[in-house]
Amino acid sequence: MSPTVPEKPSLDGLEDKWTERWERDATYRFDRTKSRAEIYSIDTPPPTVSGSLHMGSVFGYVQADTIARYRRMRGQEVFYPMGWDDNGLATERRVQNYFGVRCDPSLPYDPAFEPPREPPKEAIATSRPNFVELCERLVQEDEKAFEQIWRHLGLSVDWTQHYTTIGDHSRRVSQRAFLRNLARGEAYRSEAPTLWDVDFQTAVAQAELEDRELQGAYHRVRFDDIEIDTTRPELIPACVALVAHPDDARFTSRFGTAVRTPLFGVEVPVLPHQLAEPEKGTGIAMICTFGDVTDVTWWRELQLPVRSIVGRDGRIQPEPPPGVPDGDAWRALAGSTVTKARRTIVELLRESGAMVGDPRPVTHPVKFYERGDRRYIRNGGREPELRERFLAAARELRWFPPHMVARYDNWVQGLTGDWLISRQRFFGVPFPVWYPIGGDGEVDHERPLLADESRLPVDPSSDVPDGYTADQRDRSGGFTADADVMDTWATSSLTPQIATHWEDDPDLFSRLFPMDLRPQGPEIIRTWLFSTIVRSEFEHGRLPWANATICGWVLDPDRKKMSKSKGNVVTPLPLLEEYGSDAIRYWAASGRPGVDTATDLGQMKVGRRLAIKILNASRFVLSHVGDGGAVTEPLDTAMLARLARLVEEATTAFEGYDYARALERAEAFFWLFCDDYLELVKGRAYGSQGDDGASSASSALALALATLLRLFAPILPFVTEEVWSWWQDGSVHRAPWPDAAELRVAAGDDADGLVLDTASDVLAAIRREKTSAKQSLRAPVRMVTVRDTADRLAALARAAADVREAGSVAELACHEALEPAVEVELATEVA
RNA sequence: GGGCCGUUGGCGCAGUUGGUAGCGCACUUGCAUGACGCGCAAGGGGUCAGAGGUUCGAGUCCUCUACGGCCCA
Repeated sequence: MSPTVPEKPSLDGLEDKWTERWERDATYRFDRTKSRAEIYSIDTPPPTVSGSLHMGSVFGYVQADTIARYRRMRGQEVFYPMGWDDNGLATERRVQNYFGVRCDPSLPYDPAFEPPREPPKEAIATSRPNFVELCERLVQEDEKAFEQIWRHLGLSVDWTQHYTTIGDHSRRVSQRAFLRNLARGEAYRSEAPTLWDVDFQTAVAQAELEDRELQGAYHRVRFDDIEIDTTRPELIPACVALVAHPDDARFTSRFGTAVRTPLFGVEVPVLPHQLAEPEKGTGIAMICTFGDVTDVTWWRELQLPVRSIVGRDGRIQPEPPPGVPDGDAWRALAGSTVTKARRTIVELLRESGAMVGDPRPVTHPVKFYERGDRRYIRNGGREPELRERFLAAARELRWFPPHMVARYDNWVQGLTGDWLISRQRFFGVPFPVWYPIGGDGEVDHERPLLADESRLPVDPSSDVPDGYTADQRDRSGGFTADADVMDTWATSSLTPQIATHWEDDPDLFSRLFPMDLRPQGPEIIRTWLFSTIVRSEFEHGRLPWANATICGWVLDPDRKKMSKSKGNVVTPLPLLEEYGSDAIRYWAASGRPGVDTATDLGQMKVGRRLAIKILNASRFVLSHVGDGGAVTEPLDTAMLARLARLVEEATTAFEGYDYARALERAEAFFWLFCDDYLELVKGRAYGSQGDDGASSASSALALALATLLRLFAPILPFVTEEVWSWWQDGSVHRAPWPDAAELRVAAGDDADGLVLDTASDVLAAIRREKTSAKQSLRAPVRMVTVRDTADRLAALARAAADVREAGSVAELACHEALEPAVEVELATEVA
């Protein structure tokens, strides 16, 4: 077909034009009739839709998209769904702030409830069903906005395959997988100290912990004659022992004796344990139930009593724990927040003389523990054999880059307990479980009533267990619902099963699972990647995917980690507006796999420039489309030989998930192609050397452009599609990936890349001379004398006419020599 | 304290089996050429974090140290 090239090509508007067109043509639609061998399936991270996108998301998703696009061009049928992770705490937090409400589960459902237009100062209490409705409403708005951005970015997702982690389908998969874990003994109930989030009133898992360094202070406090340093003096009434290292000579004589706590006078033993750090503080620490993870270890291993003082609301309980007198000191603390209690107790300690000196500031991690009846999924944290199985599984996975497996190993080896999946929250997947209530009104937790798989998903707070009626809820002889919901990861860990419609569509599942690729960020190796392997190993006895790519962090322009508290978060929308999607993608794809990358506006500018250059170079090439004759001129075949090598390099790079190398190589070639080859061939393409020369040039140019556009297509989908549409049918994104062998055939057997290299070298020398003489590049040259080896001179001779024309050279003389040199004599003397 | 990664011109980065240091941005100086001034050409600028080792030869391999990042304790 004859090309239709715009007079003044532009990047503006390409995003809207092509996203609309791709949607209309179903360019990225997955064809489920293909066989497993023909399919490439991707388990994309479902982004958390609470809040706004940041550059980190753009970065990782673009990198994964380049792989999807490459695979599609290789002829594979790409399954590339998108999910939204709307389930969980993040959404609740956002709903509370956005609407100004808080959930009170004791309230009845109000069908007419509407939140005020402006969030009020004092949060409005709403029933759980109302609260969940607000969550769903907000999440739907967020998801629409997110999808718009992803489309604008050019992610080649099949949007008909999208899912949400709170939707019916995900809830069914999640509840079914849980029931199977339960049946096989992989999930269980247990009562033990758990991490507790005071702000959100829920238990949390080890994987959710962040060691956020908080400002605190060491307070030196006297227990009889022993001084200890503590950052949490308010926990003194919760103290159950003092502990020092067994080898610490300062305290060996005190082991087995007892001291009394200040203010409360409770007798506590002095005990040895190897986890006590002699260098920390005074070398001897107080053990409280529970201040941190070490307290839990000490409490368990030294078999200490529980003396907890902080309630689930984060306040000191009204009544003192066993063994602590209900005296003035206690009454001064009871009911106050932990922070206020700390101030109070410091005052009291000062008055009593038990406080030594002033508090010394220190930063330290803060955690809080609570005791409760919870559900767990085994993860190897307590069973060495199971742990070994999960470690071995990860070794079977192909990691890109490979060293990322170390982060997984570190985490799994450091697990201290099983995975806690109970959450005392509202917007989540409920456990499909009820408990019978005996005639005595006691709930029987030992004989849970489980939902049948055929009924899933169920909500035990409104659905009724088999064999019961609704009016038996919460009655003697009746039943009661399990009030907890699952950890959001308990559902997110099943994205391979959710996306591939495990059990709901066995035919589809068999074509997609195990999946080919899991692309994700490094920060969720311990949560998402690990828990997904756990669930898949339990359910299917195999890995959920064959490959995992881990992208790097995005840093701010000063190479600092972006965080909301620092206020240095860069949002993508203004950048997408300013530079265009291809430019942003270029930046993301220049970040090498797994390498942390700065938000570099310069790199985006470069990307935009590359896209513009593609438009303009294409315009030139397409103005010379000829009769499709054979490529015969040595310069043209040389270029095609070099191009064939480029295709091989780019293909090898993409096969190894190295989109960045593929881009770098294609880009380097492209600039050479524009600066040297296009200049060398220009005159001949215009017909200066006759029809045959022009025909060879136009065929080579067309072949090169068709190849280069396809090499750039995975990275720069918009500009390549635009140019493709000027002269080709169909989408470049469904075009076959370039074939090096075909290019070699077109180049012919005697193609010699050296012809292009030597011609470029001489042209560069000519340009250098003209520039240093401050003359136009068009200035005529009287004579160029080239000294070089015989084979290089022979190569140059084959492109002599092109070199002379490109450099406006009257005479080109060649002499064999050991020392290569190029002498340029301008026609006009230097002024 | 442990693990992983990084340290190459002012800035951002390449450098695949060891063989005379590259790219882009920025900077300087030029250039209206029939794809492109959102362009083109050229130029200056680095003892490759430091020390030691292996080697004919190390940015590249080994050891240690320093600094930075991430994760864990």
